[in-house]
Amino acid sequence: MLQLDALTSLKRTFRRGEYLYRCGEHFQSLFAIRTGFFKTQVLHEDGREQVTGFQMPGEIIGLDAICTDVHTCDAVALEDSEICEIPFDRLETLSRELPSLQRHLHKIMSREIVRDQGIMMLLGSMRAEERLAAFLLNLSQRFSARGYSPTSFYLRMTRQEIGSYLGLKLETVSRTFSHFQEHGLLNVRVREVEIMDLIRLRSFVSHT
Amino acid sequence: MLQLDALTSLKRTFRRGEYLYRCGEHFQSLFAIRTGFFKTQVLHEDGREQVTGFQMPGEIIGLDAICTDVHTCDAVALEDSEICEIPFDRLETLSRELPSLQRHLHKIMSREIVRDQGIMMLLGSMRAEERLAAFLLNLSQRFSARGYSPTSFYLRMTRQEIGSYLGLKLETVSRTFSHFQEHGLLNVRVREVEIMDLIRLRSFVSHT
DNA sequence: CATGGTTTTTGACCTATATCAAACGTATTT
DNA sequence: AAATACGTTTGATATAGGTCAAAAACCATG
Repeated sequence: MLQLDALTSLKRTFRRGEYLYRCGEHFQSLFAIRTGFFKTQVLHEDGREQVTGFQMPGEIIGLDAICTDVHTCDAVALEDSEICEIPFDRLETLSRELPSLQRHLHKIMSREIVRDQGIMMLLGSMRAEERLAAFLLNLSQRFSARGYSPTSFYLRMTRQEIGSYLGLKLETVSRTFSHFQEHGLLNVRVREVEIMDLIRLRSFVSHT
Repeated sequence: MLQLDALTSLKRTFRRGEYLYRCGEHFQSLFAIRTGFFKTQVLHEDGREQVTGFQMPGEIIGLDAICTDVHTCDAVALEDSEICEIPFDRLETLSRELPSLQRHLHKIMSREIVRDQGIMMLLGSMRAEERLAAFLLNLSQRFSARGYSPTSFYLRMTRQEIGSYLGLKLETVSRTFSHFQEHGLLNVRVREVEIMDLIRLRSFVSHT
């Protein structure tokens, strides 16, 4: 594990709005987020954007670029952030020597595939309220896993970015927040979210 | 590469409708499709299904299960098919000795992530006509890569399965096929598709 | 701390797709 | 070959979410 540390010794900081990488750039390294918050997005030629994910500390970014050695999306800092660069060829070399590292890498890639499946499910067969509930519960769970409150957090992204991620227009996102608030499920003050009724919010997404 | 052959020596056949694996089953092997056609799907507890992909010969299935050692979706044969089983722990062992195999595995996993990004884009920000056009062009490209006609092929899946994959109802899929036919873009006779105007179909999905 | 720009909320109205329903085709079984 | 089940097409109607617009809240900057 010392060797792994050596691998990830290159650190860099990004100001809010800065690009970690852009679609089309040559791929060399994965990036581990140490602090901060990122989004990844794909841009259509006609200007439409699709946010493909929001990443927080401990998560790995850039896996999509392995297959062609070219980044297939943009990664943008949503707040001032710090990342570790992981040169991919060195990671591959090292993982040939460390089976546990190899296994770990495979699990990370597989987890990304499972995450994407979840988003397909969300975009393909959920209604607006279910999508937003699923989104908030996912954030809640990830904040919680990092030692933060599962019920009270600050949204780093705009309504338009949430909408793009969820396949909804920003107005629909805003209205759905308002509905949830009216029904006592949560309190929202713009970017500040407090979940009042986790149970009921959960029943929204998987209404058995 | 001889060693790889030894790895994939376990072959099995499946009749149409049979399950290669089911959600929740223990994961041990990846599967390479030799002949035939599969779909993968996730089922909600409330009965809604989401088709997450259609797989054809040469493609690898089961990558989602690596992260938890449990399959997270069903894989169902859409026609009589033959697959190669690839025991995953042996694949990992072998890929530690063969850097080119290691690289190949990583590229395959990454390609799956990129594929999923494309579906997110499709589900999140395209209209019905664009979705179906993108779907048909994707099939066209994949048939073509396997030496079959890019313009004339047989659909192995039902309208309902296409709809589930594209986040549309089967009636919408059917109507959109009819529209395309009325506009001279293609001829459809139920499962038999003939693309008459590839160029115009392309301009549908990436209308610059 | 005033200013200009962005983001969010809310309302009124519209449209793409869903829903419901019926007829029709196509496969499978007997 | 008839019977039955399943998949597809098409029409009429409903609705969730999109669009357009304006006001309000927020926030960065000089």
